[in-house]
Amino acid sequence: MFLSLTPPANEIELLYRAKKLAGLSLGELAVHANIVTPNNLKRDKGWIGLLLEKYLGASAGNKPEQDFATIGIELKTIPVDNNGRSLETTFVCTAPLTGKTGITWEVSYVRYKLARVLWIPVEGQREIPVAQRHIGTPILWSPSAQEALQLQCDWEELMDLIVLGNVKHITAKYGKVLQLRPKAANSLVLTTAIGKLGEPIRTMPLGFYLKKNFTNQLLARNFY
DNA sequence: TTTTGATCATGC
DNA sequence: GCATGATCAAAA
Repeated sequence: MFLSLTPPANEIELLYRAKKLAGLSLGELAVHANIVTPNNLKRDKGWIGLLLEKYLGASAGNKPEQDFATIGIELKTIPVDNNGRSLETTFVCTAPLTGKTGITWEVSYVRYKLARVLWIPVEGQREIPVAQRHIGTPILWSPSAQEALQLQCDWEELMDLIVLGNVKHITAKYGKVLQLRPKAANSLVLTTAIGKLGEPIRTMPLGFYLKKNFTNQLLARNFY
């Protein structure tokens, strides 16, 4: 039932597949895909994303590419409340902490990932059992001129911190719509970054996340 | 209640 | 270790 084993040929087909899933519950999808629905997402944080990938025919895997690379589209599921507002920030990609002196927004991975995104809202309130959470109407989105400018502005500020050796001072408070936060198995994980004197240092891996005010805007803008 | 920092699973 | 998929939960 609606399972797609091959990648969509174009974005029309992808959107068509996604629209067919709107209104269905995660439990129904899991049953038909022969997958067990977890009681909560504590130990299955990416479960919804992987389930939807399976239904839409994503290229899948852990390759550093868009989910639908051939048609240039990234898939993002986003947990929302009953007013359609996002409950969580959205992970974009890990942040490069070395070797990026001189990199520009135009060729950045954040821009590439967010160039075209299929957003699929899913009920995310913890009071609702995972199996009973419903899938919402998909939104095929590209940043507006204003959104692109907001992203670029934050990205440049954050990359400056990294490139100029201030990675140790980074907190989630930097950035208006984009932020840097830890992205690792736990707080003991270390990776290499650039120190104040340009020397290699060990620090926590970071990822770029879209703040809720940003995703809320795009969800609201496309609600009608 | 909201935000920031921490964490979980999986594949190679 | 780093990429994929994110949400949890302590702190503010």
